[in-house]
Formats: sequence, structure tokens, C-alpha cells
Amino acid sequence: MATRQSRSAGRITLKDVAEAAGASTAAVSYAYTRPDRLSKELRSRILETAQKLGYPGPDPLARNLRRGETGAIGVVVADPLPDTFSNPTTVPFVQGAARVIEAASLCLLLIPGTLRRVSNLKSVNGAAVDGMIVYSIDDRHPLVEAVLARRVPTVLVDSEAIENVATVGIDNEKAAQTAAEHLLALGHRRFGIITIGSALESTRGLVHVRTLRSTVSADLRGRLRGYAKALRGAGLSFEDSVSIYSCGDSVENDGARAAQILMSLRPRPTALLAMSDQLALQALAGVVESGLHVPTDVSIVGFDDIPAAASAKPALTTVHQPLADKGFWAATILLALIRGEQPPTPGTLPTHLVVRDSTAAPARAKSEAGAGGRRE
Amino acid sequence: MATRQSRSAGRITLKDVAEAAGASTAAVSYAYTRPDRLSKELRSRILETAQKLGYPGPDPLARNLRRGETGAIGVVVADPLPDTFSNPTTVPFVQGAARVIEAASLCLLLIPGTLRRVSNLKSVNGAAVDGMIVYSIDDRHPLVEAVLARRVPTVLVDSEAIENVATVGIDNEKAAQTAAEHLLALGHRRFGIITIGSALESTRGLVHVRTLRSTVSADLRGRLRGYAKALRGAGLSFEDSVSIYSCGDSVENDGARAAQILMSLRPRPTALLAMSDQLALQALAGVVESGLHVPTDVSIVGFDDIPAAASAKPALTTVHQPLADKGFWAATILLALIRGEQPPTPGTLPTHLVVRDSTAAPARAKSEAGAGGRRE
DNA sequence: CTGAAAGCGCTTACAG
DNA sequence: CTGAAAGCGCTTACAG
Repeated sequence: MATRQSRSAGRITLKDVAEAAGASTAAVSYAYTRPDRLSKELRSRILETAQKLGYPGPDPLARNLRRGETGAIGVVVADPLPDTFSNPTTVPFVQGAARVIEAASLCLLLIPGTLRRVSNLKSVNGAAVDGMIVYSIDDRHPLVEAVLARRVPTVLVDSEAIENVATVGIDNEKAAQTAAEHLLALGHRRFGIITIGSALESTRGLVHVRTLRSTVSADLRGRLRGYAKALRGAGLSFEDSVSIYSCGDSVENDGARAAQILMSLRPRPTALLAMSDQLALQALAGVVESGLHVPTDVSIVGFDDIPAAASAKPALTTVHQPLADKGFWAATILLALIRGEQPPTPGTLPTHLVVRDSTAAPARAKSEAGAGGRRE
Repeated sequence: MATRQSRSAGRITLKDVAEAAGASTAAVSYAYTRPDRLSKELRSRILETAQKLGYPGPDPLARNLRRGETGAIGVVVADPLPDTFSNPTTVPFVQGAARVIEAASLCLLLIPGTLRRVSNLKSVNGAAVDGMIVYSIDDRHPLVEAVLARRVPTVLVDSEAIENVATVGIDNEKAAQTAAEHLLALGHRRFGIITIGSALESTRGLVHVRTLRSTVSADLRGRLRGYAKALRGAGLSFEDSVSIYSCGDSVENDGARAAQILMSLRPRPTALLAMSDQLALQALAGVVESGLHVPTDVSIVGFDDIPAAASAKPALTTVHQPLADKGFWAATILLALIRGEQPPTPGTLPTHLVVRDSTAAPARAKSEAGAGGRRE
């Protein structure tokens, strides 16, 4: 277990090898990086000397500074680091990016953005990377500002467009609109929305749209617009037809409680629109726990289409979004930026509604509509 | 989308800020790292100047070289990078390590060890890290040698003990012995072993123990010893009682085919010992597909106790190993090594057999034993 | 509380 | 094919 690789003391450097081998430092460097520029004899003499002295090879830190590159791509995540490996939406995203990063022979640096609820700017400021991907962090979060201040090539994912910054994302408004329109077409007129709270202010409980709009991230605002647009299209007033429950931030979300509270409202919603599948699945469990049935008593629509959505009972109707493709494009664009090439412009990534078994016509559409928010 | 953060040209450095602010470079450096060493006025003058010039803060590459540290811990994985986020044994391990790494305000650098089947020494050699964790890579793999040659603090996980190198792991021999003894106690006398192939030579098909021993990694050799020891304890000859099927390397393992081939042998094994739960679960599917029943026709024991083992039908009997704890200890030991402290010595981590529904007494124990390898 | 200066270990034009 | 030398951008004892 004894290890004494302290950097200080008797550390062997390239210069030592050069002296011992009777060669220039350039020659030793070339022996490792450009073998073709050396005679076979000189190269093997150098390598043997290095071996004999126990030289660990050119120091990556020095090489990085000299070359101005690191061989690492940073991914900044706002959730605790371990969640990156278990969050069902983060995982496919990072995998999509990892595939591109690995193919380019680069490493992937996971940069924790938060440390017990408070921003960890130190990691962001100190990370030695050739470029950064910021995944699903509220635009107004100090982390985003800190990353941008680094002036390193950066791609923002699921973020409001910022001038001169590459972004990858979906059309949240259109996606959400499709979800709401599906429910409207089934005859629903009274809705509950379950949303993730902002990472900045974790509002929790029933909230007014206006409050929500001012605290929530850009993509959620987009979805809210989409729902509203669908209702407007059906001649309904958003305010009269919709109740909104905001869960805490993404880590502690509590869709079950949200569903139960929304279902206790009168007039009772006949359909629940959740901002994520995780929330929707929790809502499903909450509804069932209350002794109600999905979709007979209430329809539920999710967002994301994570694997668990398809295997839920009943299988969840949801908006599919291409999580792995997001990662793929984020990394692909970033690599182009780093190389100084023209980055590809995939535009807004496609989404589509996947209709499964958690949605159906409301049980007594007429009476509910009568009691609820008929507007025409 | 336009971005031109090339390192070369008109890059603002700390020196530029110092000149513009009429301060020394030391003062500018302190403004960022040791605010207490500067007067309030000087510090804010410096920060304002930096802001005005668009200085992105001290360059991490230069800081790393100067300080001799990077703020990153490297984790070397042999599987393709995306697998790190979906492999059911890798995920809890990395999460365990990530928790410690994040708590220490460090970043996690994922270093791909292979690129399309061939070792990617370049990433290992070039990674700027304060220490490395090597997860579950065969000791004789060139990657391990490359990591060790770096002479950076290192912890090897699931590896043969190497002098002066910290390791974390379980007692594979004892764990495997427990699994085999469980089957022996149930009355089984005829076994099939399903093993992962070596990453170095991917043998595939029925193999002799001797062949396997020479190609497989240390932890699998340990398990083989454990199985053998259990059989010896029951007075059975390993060679006469056991058939072994080696799947390809871990990525392409094919437990279903392994099970089918083993079950086509005569005398037919009444129990299958798999070297991983993934293999065991595939074997389970393969057996069922052949029209046989588990555990009536054949018992199956896995290794690892991944979540899917408990939810399988029938639920899988398996050897539980503390995957997240492995990650926790690997990171904890590594941090101590980096800090020059005495690392903790958790010793071999505990495992235990979890008996569930995939094992039972053999249907016709006596006749099988008579036809098979009775030895006393 | 502040400044002048050395040096971390390499790579890479450049000249020969 | 090989060598001498500049310099990447910082941090940190050290002296004042």
C-alpha cells in the first residue's frame, strides 16, 4: 500500500532522461510523440534510459499547458454526481455524448455543479477541459454564467438560446402542445399540471401560472406555453381549466403527493400533465394509492419517454424526446467548435407523442365539463 | 453559434490584467485565490479590470502545472464509455466512488481504456489526474501496466494484489465456495459453470479448467478455486462433476447459449453457476426458452446481486457483493494516498449468499448422482 | 499588505 | 535527422 509519488522531491523529468541519455530534451520528447523524427538507435537508447531511471513519461500537466489542450470534455451536471449514473433522463444523454467523446479518443470529465444544494463554482472554474457541455441547467443559474465566463467552447443543452452560444434542445412548446391536444381530443376539459420546481427557488405546492413562469427554467416555460396554446385552441381559458402543483427541485420531486392534492380539488381534474415521466410515474402511483384508477378516473401524460414509461402499468402515454441524440449532437457540435470547424446545426430535435394506456376519454365528460370550465 | 475561443491570438492573461490594473501578477493571482491577502480596494480594482478586459480567470492548465495537481480523479474502465452508465455492476461502483469524489470537491474523469477492442493507452498516458482508480480490469492487461507506469497514486479494484499498489476487492474464492456449497447442500452433484471470457483472449465455448485458469482474470480464477474447494469438500472431483462454458468478453456475453449448450450435455447438469448475474439472467432466459423450468429442472446461482436479480422470475439466488462500497473504499483510499495520509485498510469486503427462488433440490437427485460423478 | 522573480515540465518552431 | 532555446500562464516562497 505504500506509495510515495509526491510531485516534489526526486521526480524524474524529461530533462533528466535527456541528460542521462546524452540527448536533447527535444529528442526525448520526440521519442514519445513523434518516433519518426528520431533514428531507431537514438529512440531506443532514450526509451531504455527512461525505463532505467523510472521516468513515467511526459507529464500530462506540462504537456497540457504547452499544447493548450487537455484531451478532456467537461460535462457539467447540477444534480449530485452519483445521480448522473442513475437518473433515467441523464443517463441516455451522457451515453450519447460519451459515444462521440470516446470515438474522438477523448476523456469525459464529470464536473459536479452543486455541492449539497449550493453551487460549486470552484469545480467549474478549475476544470481543465477543451470544452464543456452544460446539461439541463436553468439559464439563470450562476453555474451557467460561470461556465460561459470561462470562454471555453461550450454547448448548452435544454437551455434558452443565448447569443453566440451553441445550444441543443427540443421544441418544448410544440411537444407540450401535442400532449395537451391529445387530452383535449379525448374530451378532457379540466387539467392538473405537475411540474418540477426551479433549482433556484424550490416552490412547493399549488401555484399560480404567473408565479411559476417567473421561477421556472426556460424549457418548462416553453411547455407551459404549449399547454396554454392547446387550451386556447380549444377555446378554453388556461386559468379556469388548469391547476398547477409544483414539486420541489428535481432530486426530491414528489409526484404522488402532487397527484393526490390535484385530485382532491373540486371540480376534479380528469387529466394530469406531468413535466417528466418520473413525476408522471409517481403521480400514477399516488392516484392508485388513493383508490382511483388510471385512465378510467384520470388520464396521465408524461414527458421524456424513459424506459420505465413503457413498462409501467398502465403503460404511460408520454412525449418522446431523443435523449441520446441530444447527447450525440451536443458532443458533435462541441468537437467542431473545439477544432475550429463549422459546427453542424441539427436545429430543434424532433419529439412525438407516444399514446399508450394511461390516457382515455374522461368517464363522464359531460357532467365534468358542465361542472368545470366550459367556456364557449 | 459563432465561437472563437482559440487559445492562441489575443488571449487575455493574468499578466495583462496586472499591467492594466497597475498591480503585480501576484496580486492578480491572489485576487482569485487568496482574497484575504489583498486590500479590498486593490482586489476590486483588479477584478473590475479583469471584467473589463474579459479575463476568464486563471487558466486551469497553468495552475495545474504550477500546483502539481488537477482536482480530478481518473477512473479507468475497460468497457466502452457509454457502458459505464448502464452496466449494472459498474454503475453502483462508480456511484460509490463519485459520492466520495464529489464530497472532496473533485471532478471525475472517465478514461476509456479501450477503443473498439484495442487498448487506448493514449488516454491513460495523457490523462491529467491526481490519482486513478482501475475498475475490474484483468491484471495482465496492458492498461494496468500503463496506469502503474504513470506513477500516480492508484487503486486497483477487483485485481490480483500487486506489490506496493493499493487494492480493493472481495474474497472471490470464499464467495464462490459459498455458492457451490449451497447447491451441494441441496443435493446437486453435476454442475455447469458459465464464465466471462478474458478481455485478452476471448475464448468461447466449452473449455477445460486448465485452459480457463491460464486465460482468465484473477477474480475469476479465485471463484474457480472456490467452486473447486466446495466440491472437494463434498468429496467430488471438479473435473468429473463440472463442465465449463466460457462466453466472449463481458460486452458480448451470451449466457443463454451457454446454458443451452451446458443443458444439452449428458449427464446433464442439475445446477448452473454463473460468474455474474447478467450471465445468470441470460442463462435463465435460455433455459426457459428450451422448455425447461427453473429451479425444477435446473438450479441457477448468479454473482453480484444486481437489482435485476431480485426482480427476476424466478428471483435469482446469487452472491451479494457490495458494489457501491467498493467504489466508496477505492475513492477513500485514493484520496488518502493523494494527500499523503495513511490510507484506511478495509480489507477484503464482505459478501454473502442471497438464497431466492432459482435454486432447489435436484428433481431426481439419486438417479442423476448415479449417472454422474459419484466418487466416494 | 505588496512586489519581483523563479520555475512547474514540457513542446515546437527554428536553425543547422 | 538533431539540438539550443523560448515560452505556455500561472503560483508561491521570499524579501520588504
